[in-house]
Amino acid sequence: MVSARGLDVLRVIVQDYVATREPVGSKSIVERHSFGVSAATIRNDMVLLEDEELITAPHTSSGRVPTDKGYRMFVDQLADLRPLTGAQRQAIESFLGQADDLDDVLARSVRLLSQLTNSVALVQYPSLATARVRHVELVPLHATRIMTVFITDSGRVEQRLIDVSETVDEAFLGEVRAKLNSALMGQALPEAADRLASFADIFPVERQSFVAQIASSLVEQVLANRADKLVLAGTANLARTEQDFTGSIFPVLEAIEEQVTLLRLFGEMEVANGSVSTRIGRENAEFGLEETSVVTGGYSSSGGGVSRLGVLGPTRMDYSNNMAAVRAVARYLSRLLEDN
Amino acid sequence: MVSARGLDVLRVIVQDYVATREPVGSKSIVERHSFGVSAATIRNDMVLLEDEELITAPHTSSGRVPTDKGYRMFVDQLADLRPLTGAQRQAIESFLGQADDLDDVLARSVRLLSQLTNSVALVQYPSLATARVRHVELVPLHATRIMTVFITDSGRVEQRLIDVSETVDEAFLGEVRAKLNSALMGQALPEAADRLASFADIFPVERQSFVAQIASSLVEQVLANRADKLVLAGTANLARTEQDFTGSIFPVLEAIEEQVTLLRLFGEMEVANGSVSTRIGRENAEFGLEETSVVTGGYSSSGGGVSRLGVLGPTRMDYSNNMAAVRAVARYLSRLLEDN
DNA sequence: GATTGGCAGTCGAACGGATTGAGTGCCAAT
DNA sequence: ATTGGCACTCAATCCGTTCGACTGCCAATC
Repeated sequence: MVSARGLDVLRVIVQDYVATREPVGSKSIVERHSFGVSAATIRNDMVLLEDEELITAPHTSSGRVPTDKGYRMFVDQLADLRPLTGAQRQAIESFLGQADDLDDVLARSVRLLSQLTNSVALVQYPSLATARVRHVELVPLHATRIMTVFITDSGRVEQRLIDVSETVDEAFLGEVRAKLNSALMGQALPEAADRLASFADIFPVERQSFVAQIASSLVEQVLANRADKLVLAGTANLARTEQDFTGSIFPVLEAIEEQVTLLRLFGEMEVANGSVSTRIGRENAEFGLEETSVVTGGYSSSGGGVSRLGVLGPTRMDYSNNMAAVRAVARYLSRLLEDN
Repeated sequence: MVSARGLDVLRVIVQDYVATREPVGSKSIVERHSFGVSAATIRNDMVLLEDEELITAPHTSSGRVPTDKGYRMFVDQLADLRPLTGAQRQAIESFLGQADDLDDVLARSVRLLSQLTNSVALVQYPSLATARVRHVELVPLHATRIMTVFITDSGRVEQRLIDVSETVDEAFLGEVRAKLNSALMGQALPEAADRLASFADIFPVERQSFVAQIASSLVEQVLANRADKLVLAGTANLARTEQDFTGSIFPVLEAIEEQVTLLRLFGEMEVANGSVSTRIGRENAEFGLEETSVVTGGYSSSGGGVSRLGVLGPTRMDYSNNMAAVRAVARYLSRLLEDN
């Protein structure tokens, strides 16, 4: 149905509309691009594109605008993932290179990504699901209060407070610490939880209740922290593209604050390491984000798991640029975190 | 100049304008409130208020709107800090009560505060400036990589990676850990930094370079982390009050993302523990926030330092409610964190 | 001296009609 | 398949009118 030139027309409609935020008409197409045919011919092509529901006219006498389906076609077949400019690459290098710990790396990544894309950027913390236990630390704080610190090989550190029912014996706590570490070191988290369940058994009966309190709290900690954390940046960019949303940007901001929503969204997008995937407009309807698109990529960390990062913005976004930026940052991040 | 009734008029103008977002006229005042005088009399009072620049008329034939100065007067003299409702108190109790660690307490506080006020809420992490060292942990990760974990008595945990120039000897690392802890335990952070400067001296010469690497990294960590962290929530509420800003909310969102700005702003507001203070409209001009007001309160944590929390919203905000909410959450937070 | 009712004047908001212009759809010709 | 021409549609814009809320002022009154 739709000719090769028809697809070219779709491409420039997407590009021009993204650039100008204005419905694009047949005349402006022949002016701005050299198709070598007249406006009337373009119009004929546009009728076909409209039949396929790839573009639509906001009102009778107006230019065309891509539909969600049109964007989808553009992303799948027409977008050229233009490589980043040298300046951009250098920005990534120099900006991420200075980071010192995991928090810092992720904070810098997300800011960078939001700057490169003028959108809201999201970075998920390295997944704990496949992480392994590196170290467990028990720190006595008060007579009956202990802080447990939990370190994974993905570089993540989690702490928690426990109130125990009896006075802490520091020497004995040292023994528990040593045994905990030898039991858990190198275990994946689900296995670690298993081992913790029966951990108290190896201690003398009179100590078991004390140890069990520590162990059960650690189990909770291990399991609870599977819920992944998210950092975000560039929320202000939403306000700049406000006109792209029919109503207010309020529901969008709301959905963004609800990190659980975003994590579910991330979870539904499959991302081979190094590639990017995209969700467009109403494809996100279940999350209350029917007017936004999300570009997601995966990065891997030393734990071996793949976590996600991406950008979120109005459906009318610069997909080429954003996909390239997400891919570049994801790759750089993988390189940085796999070294650990 | 301005009579007692004049101040009452100012109060209802502030209240009605905050409630309706519409300039309030003399007639609607006599309708909605029982002043026992006619509209003409109110008009006379309003002329005086306008002479004092406490209110202003957006255009000739329209009701009056409070000026920044009017809000200031309202906050300083007219606002009644209505205590929270029972339901609200209970919400605080039950919502904050479930928290398990410091991160969680602060995350819950800030969400709660944003819900109570329908504004952007900010909570500063307990200040490290007056915190004391509770524990230092050294964790060997690879042959030449160590993770340092740094725990303060305010419940804060910071980690960092160090690459060292020689292979790590675990037994020796244990010795360093023990000596570090006995040297630093209970020290305030500046003193801890001092002690670290000469810490390597107590080791045999051939070990000193190794220990010095650890010590100097720890010093950096101690000093760098003085820069305080902020958590925030309720950004979406800004979008809801968009009409209160002359242009777009973009610059406001931008300023909010720039946490350094907010920390400076917090820093300039003095807050006795348990009281609240307010900055209104153009008083925040230096931060690019001339159309917003900030209500701040202080809370204290076991470290003994006072940190801040607060809400930020359009100048047209419900000061009575917001001040009460900030105070309530600050008090509750103090109670919760002083226990540790 | 404070308060009041009355009244003219002002100005934004809302409404309606006319005009403009970008863009389409269709058709007959190439 | 492509093109030029042409009638048609419809949002956006401008302009004039009306409507209504409110003020400011003044003379009368308590």
